[in-house]
Amino acid sequence: MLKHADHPDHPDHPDHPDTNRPDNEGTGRRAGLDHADIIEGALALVEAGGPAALTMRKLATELGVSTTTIYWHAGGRDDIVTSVIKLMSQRLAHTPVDGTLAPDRVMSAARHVWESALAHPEVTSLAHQHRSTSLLELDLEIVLARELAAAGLGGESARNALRAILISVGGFLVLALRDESAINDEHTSHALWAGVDDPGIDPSTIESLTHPVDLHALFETTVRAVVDHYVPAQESRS
Amino acid sequence: MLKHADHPDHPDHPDHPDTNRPDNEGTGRRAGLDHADIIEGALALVEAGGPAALTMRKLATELGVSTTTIYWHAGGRDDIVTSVIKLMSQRLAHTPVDGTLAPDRVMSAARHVWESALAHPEVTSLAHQHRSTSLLELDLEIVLARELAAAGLGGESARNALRAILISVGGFLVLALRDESAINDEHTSHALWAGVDDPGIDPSTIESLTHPVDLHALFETTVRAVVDHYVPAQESRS
DNA sequence: ACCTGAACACCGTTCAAGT
DNA sequence: ACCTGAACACCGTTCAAGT
Repeated sequence: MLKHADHPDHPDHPDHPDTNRPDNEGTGRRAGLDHADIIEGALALVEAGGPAALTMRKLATELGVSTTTIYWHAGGRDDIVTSVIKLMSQRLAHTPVDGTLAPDRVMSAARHVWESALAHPEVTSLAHQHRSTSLLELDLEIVLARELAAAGLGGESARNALRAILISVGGFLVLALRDESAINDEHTSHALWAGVDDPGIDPSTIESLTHPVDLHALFETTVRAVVDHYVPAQESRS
Repeated sequence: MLKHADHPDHPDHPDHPDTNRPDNEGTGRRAGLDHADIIEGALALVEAGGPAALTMRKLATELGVSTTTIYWHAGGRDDIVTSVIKLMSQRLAHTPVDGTLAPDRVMSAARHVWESALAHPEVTSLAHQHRSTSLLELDLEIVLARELAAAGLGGESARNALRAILISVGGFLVLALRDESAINDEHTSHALWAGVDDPGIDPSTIESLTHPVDLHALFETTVRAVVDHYVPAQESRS
């Protein structure tokens, strides 16, 4: 599938992106383009204009290079997207978890996933479209798993707790990112409820549903409910 | 493929699609194409090949018509997508809610959202891409709201419960639909965990995380936890 | 080893023109 | 009122060819 021959470097995950530029004056190189440069440029495009702005041609002109050069260095759009996500993944700050009780610490880890995604909405959308959110979040997932382990969960019960929590966070992210790009949306849920008239629902409730929710507050109580359901309340080590 | 006729304007929202057929033999018409025919054809394309298969040109050749005819009758791709979602929305069966206790009935309504989405994964994906899931689900949302009202919730507390439940269901749907089209995905969460080695997590837990979850079982317990957190446990009126 | 231009097979959308 | 072909401005990707 990937057929840009034998390229010596071209690493799968650039562990620390090379920012130093080895000077290649006098060699056959013309543009002196690096894999890392391309991914950085791609990331810039995404952060500036969303996933749709990441175009082979835009990226090429941005870098002052022809489209096909991109293919040689970094593969097709799919490969580039994967690399962008990996790059962002390692840039996600590993803020330490806080709290002393196990559920507090697990909640804190879950909040890290939520907040780091909100800090980079465009890349998160890109990852979501590319079906590789967990590639973006893996390090945060590991932090969460550690807290679950410290809380005394293991094996299947740890797995179920982890997945349930991440799925809940994911649900909130979908909505948060949808509202982010809400210039056009006239069929959001609260907009649609404005046209509802149902005898089984009292008017004050319908009125309430007409307004958007405070997502952050709802996140706290809902994800907390999920955490409390899966994580026993005794104290945690560490 | 039914040939309908005389659709004077192309309405923005066909509230109930005209199925009656005024005959127009002898007019200048060639194809006798109807708005409803187009939307039906679009729906067929989506269900057969997913959201990406819904293409103006494919739809046109499918209907034996030129691309521009589609525009005349039904507008651009965006309008067609909206119409497809509205069509599917009214086709979603209103299975009656069961259970006698309030949380059971609310849970049953939530399950309807989940199951009717799973029954039409491609259209659900389309709605999700188009950021109009709630357009697809509105009737099911109303059913859920009725049960919350019957459970004694109103105003903001009803709204919070409704949103929290729908967000949780949405999180599960994202994952379920992602796994649906999992021919390529080598960076799903459980695939990525195969490469993790962390001293803070015991090996049996990591091993567990290597395998996919039983989403249906996890749905039941997790959404139930959310429902129980928001819905008081006293009995509900019918 | 690195980079290019041209070309292919697609998109959505518009518009002058036909009947 | 209805339908068409041609054209525009985009896509991702491939490939022979240059240095």
